[in-house]
Amino acid sequence: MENNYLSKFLPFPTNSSSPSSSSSLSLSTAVDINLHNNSNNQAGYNNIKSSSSNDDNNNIGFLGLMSEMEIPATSNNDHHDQFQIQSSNNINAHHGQVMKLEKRKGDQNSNKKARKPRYAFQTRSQVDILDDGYRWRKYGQKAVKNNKFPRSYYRCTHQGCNVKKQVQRLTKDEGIVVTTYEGMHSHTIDKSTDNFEHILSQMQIYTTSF
DNA sequence: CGGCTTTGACCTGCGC
DNA sequence: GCGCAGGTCAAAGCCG
Repeated sequence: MENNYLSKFLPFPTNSSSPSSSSSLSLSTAVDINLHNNSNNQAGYNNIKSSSSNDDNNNIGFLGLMSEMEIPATSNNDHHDQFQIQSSNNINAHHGQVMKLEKRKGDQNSNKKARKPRYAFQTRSQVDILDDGYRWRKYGQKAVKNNKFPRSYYRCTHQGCNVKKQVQRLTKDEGIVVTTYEGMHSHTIDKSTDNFEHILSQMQIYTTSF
C-alpha cells in the first residue's frame, strides 16, 4: 500500500525485505512527508515541516520530497532542464547539465539528451549520508555558491546502475540535508536497510490534490 | 590490494 | 567572448 505509493516516487524499489542489521541512522518519532508531484508547486515546499517537534540530533525528520517527473521522451524542450529546489535558502540544485555517460570528448551527436528525473529529499539529520541500503561511491564535491557547505556527488556502485545522488546541507539550517536522487536503481538493495525501512514505515504520507 | 575518498583540473551551459 | 557555476574525471592517497 504505502510502499506501492512510495515506490512511485522513490528512486528505488521498496519491496520490503532485508531484515536486521545496523545502519547509522535512527528515528524515534514519526515524521511527515509531503509528496509533490512535479509541477510548480514549490510554494508548498516551504511549508513542509517535521512533526517531530524536537531537534534531537539523532532524529531524522523527513521534511519533504520534490520530484521532477518523467520527461516526455520525445519532447524537445529544454526548459525541463531547469530543476530547482526552492526553499527559504534558495538551494539551487539546478542544472540541465547533460549527463556525461560517456567520455566528455566531443559529444559526437549534438542531440539533446533527456535528463533523468530527479527527486529531492529534505531531511533533518545530523549525518549527511542517509543509509538507504545502496552502496555509493563519492565521485566529487563542489563548493556551492551562497552555501558554506559543499555539495557531494555520489554514484551507485552496483554494476550497470547509473543512479546518482547529491547531498547538500543548508546554510541557514544546518540540520537540514537535501538529498537529490537521479535515476532509478535497476537492482535490489545491496545491504540491509533496517533503519531505513523503519523510517519509511513511520512516515506519514500526505498527498495533496493538484 | 581493492575499494573508497579527496581534490584539483577540466568540461559545459548560461547569463551578461 | 568572457566569466561563473555546476557537474564530472581521474590521479593520488587513505584505510581495512
